[in-house]
Amino acid sequence: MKATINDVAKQAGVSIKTVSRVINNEASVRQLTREKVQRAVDELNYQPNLSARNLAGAKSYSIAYIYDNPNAYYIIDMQKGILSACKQQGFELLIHPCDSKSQGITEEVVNMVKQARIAGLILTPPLSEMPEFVKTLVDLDVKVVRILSGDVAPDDLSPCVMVNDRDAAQTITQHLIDLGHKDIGFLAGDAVHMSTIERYKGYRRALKASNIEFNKSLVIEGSYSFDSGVSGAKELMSVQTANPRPTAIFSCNDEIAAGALFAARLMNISIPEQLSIVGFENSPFSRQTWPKLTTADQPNNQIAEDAAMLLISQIRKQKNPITISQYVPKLIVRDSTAQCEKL
Amino acid sequence: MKATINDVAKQAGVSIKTVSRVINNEASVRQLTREKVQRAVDELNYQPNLSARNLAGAKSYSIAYIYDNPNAYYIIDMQKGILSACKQQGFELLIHPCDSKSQGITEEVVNMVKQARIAGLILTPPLSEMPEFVKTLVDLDVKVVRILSGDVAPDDLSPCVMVNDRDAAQTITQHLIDLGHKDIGFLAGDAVHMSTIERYKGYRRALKASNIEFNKSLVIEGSYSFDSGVSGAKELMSVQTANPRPTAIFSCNDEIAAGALFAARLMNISIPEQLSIVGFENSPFSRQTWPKLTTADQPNNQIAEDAAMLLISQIRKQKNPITISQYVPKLIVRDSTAQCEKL
DNA sequence: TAAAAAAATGACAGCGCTGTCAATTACTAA
DNA sequence: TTAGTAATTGACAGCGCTGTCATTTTTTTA
Repeated sequence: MKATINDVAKQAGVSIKTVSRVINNEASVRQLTREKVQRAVDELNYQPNLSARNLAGAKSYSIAYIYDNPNAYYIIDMQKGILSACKQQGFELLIHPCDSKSQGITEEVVNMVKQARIAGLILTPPLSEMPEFVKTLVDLDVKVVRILSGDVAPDDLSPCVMVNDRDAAQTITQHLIDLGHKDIGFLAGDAVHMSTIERYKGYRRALKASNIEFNKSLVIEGSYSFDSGVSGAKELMSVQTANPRPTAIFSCNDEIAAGALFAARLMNISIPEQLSIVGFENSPFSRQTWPKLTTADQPNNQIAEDAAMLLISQIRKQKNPITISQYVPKLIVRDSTAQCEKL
Repeated sequence: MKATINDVAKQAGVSIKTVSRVINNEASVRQLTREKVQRAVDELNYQPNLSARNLAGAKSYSIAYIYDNPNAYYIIDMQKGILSACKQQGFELLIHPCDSKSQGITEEVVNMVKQARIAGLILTPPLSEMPEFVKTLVDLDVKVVRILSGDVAPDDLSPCVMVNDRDAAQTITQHLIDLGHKDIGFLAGDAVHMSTIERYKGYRRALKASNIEFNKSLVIEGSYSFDSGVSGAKELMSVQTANPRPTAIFSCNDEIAAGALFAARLMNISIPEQLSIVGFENSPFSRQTWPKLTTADQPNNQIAEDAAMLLISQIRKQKNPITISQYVPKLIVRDSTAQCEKL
């Protein structure tokens, strides 16, 4: 049978309240007592019952990960990272896929939070980029941690984990420039996404840093999809529209890049000889294209764990330190980029 | 504030026990009383507190999805389906990624089940294909539902949802045969996976049904990976080894097929003109290859929901009906297959 | 119509924990 | 040493629900 707090108390020769104090790391317990209890906890392999805790206390030990993102790899990575923080900290994770564009999304989440007595939420784009949604939640006294694209938090509503897409995009673009490319196309993701904006800024900054004149006709609006990559690349590579014809393409994610690869294939353009293409994300299928994609990798697992830890520590202490944590995706060079052959 | 069972009882003018009976759908409540209570429940938008239920009752309202599968798309789909059943039935879902090959996996899961008072588990391959693991769990009186490849359950340990890969593989192979292919290579997944075995059987059956002689040199052992697809296809297409050189390749999943595509590209074999390739799974990237893959699609969402419902109904009644549910993946024809050009 | 049986309902304890507040102990200063 | 203060510790109620068992109401039977 599973050990309860009573068993531990008996074994340690103290009251259950003292055990409770020890396992919750409260002050006002003598070192000696603490050790005694800790020993009993270890011997009995005691783990507090989450249901009882949730029921008895004002506190909650559940956090939720709310997401709306078509990228399964990303979600799975996030989940794993969050889970690992939860396990360490004795929290429980609820997952909640949803549709960020639906009318009742705020209400849906608010309901869920009340329903399940959720202490905090982890939000990833696009949900983390919806200020009013976040504000409603924060006003309700739900702790929130957002994962966002950028280098500084947009507000002080919640702690954030920032992913510096801008610097990463600059690095990738620089990689292209180092290879001798000057006419670099840009295939944008959804314009409303911060990540698109940030990656665009990085691209511009790299051009500027190398004194390459920016050419607006090389920037194609689109969305984070394969099809968008196909049509965008077609537009970029057809002689009549873009001028000059780019020798390299920066795609806002791997999916777009895969689409660009597809288009190149259609148009009989060989990669990377006639055209270099880079992606962004390092999703598994960036290794399964022909040729394999040069891309930027971000440590999603770690980002997620970091976010969860931030959330839990925020839940623990009442105060609300607007902590920020920053990551910069790293360039991974594979086979879709090569020296520019144009003179 | 959230309504509790007390509020409902007061509103309906009955005792809390009667409310409890109604929400648990127990017998021995008069129709009239039941309606009265139901009305109060609706008016107050009452939802029972899971923590309290878990704490008070012998029953548990948590199920867990344990998985070890590199395929993120699959996992996400499963989660979504299970979640939808849980929501309907007032259950809670815990997710638990794990490593099926680790020594302590059984103990880890047993621990978790006891820890979190989990009523039931949903298992997908490869975990669902580990008989001893499943047996240990079932002996512990944990309800289990397995999702398996095949048409009949291998034993009566638990209800199963069967995915008939064999019939699907036969259909796909038949598609190739209908296109005039006779020399059809087979790129296997991990030999220990039931799905590989079943797909292989379907392949053989289709050949037999069309009186095409089976040629062992066209079957390449491998694993469910891109690299395995690359090397397998190379072996199949290099003149010296395989004889005759196949005009079509059946890949055990999309990832292998993507690898085969990659190899074809390396060897300057054009798809589908010189070689038809089919995948299996209909994972999103089967739409992002060049050319897009002909494959088999399975309704994972529905399979998962079905499995969760099966599990929950099993938890509800004490008896253990070894129900079986069957699905057959459907052929999706895209651009990687074409008429055989060889005379 | 009354007694017996069956069905419906309720009172109350208790699941394992935390919060409150009172009691005890250790420590300080005079 | 001794009151006075601070640091520890414990007793106990109660979170929202279910299980047990007693009580009340309804139905059946003689």
